[in-house]
Amino acid sequence: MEKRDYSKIVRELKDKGYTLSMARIAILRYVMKENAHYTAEEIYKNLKEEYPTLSIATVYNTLKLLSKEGYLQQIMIDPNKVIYDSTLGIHPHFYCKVCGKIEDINSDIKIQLNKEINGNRVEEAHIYVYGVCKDCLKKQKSKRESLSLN
Amino acid sequence: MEKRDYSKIVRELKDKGYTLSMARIAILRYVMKENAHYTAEEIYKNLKEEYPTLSIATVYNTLKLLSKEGYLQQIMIDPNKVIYDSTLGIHPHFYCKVCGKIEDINSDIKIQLNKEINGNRVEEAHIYVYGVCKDCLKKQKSKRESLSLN
DNA sequence: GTTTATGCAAAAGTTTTGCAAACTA
DNA sequence: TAGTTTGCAAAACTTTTGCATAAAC
Repeated sequence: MEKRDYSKIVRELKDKGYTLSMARIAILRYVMKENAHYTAEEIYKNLKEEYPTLSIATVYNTLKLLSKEGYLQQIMIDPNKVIYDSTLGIHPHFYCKVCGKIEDINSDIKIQLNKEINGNRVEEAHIYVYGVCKDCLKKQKSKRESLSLN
Repeated sequence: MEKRDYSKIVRELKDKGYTLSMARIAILRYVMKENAHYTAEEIYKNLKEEYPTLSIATVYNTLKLLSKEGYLQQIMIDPNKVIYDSTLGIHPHFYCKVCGKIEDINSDIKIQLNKEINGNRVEEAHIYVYGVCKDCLKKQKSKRESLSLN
């Protein structure tokens, strides 16, 4: 699991004319971790410990900026909550209905995406797969077994 | 464009022990139209005219019930808004970034869905395609043309 | 020194909840 | 009549906004 090169992103954002404030860099570093899937609230809570002056508005502003500039994708797998993912490109996401965990999927689902569908111009696509994750299946199984023993 | 057979659903819900109230039937009828993609708010506003005593809480309760029982699917293509779709089965949805319109897609995207991915049990999947719809493309085109004439 | 971003607090918007009253079977 | 569901109003949550202050370049 390699570390993401956010210094390149910092350079690019600078070139685009953005001010690289403390808050933005902190959020960028936090969010660029491999396989990270965070809500704005999670990012805020975690960074608030280290940067007590941080405000939730800044978190939302920065996440919007990073999404707009193509460094994050917004995952709308969970109603009423946007989750941010720094792994780019069309890749399916798995959502556990039991524990809410999100996982990137890299295989088994193949998608052919045309630039045009029914006369509409296609720009991006998201695939969301719902079910029960490995860990929750294990828990359910051991629960069933202990019940059948009694 | 055929009309949906909601009387069958009414029968099934009765068999499952649900009370078939006026409100539930009205919402069911409203939502079962072909190619309908409604938010709770839209359903509420439209039915409120005919049934002034209807409350938004009942709309949410009923939509949740119908989703749980498998008669509706929740489309989370738009952040902060759940859209309900009575067309079942895995079918991709197209979302126009310009006008917000949602369209069912029945072709061009093929999906192979396994019952198991990375050890996780798969139960359902959603495919969301984002872009600019036919109508908005047309508007943009005519706008560009009229500008280049001046 | 000028411009841009931040933080705060309030607002906006969607969805949920608790409970008495109304309705369904 | 017993058991559910409804409607209301308030609460809970997420996200956005406006504006004075602070930070970045």
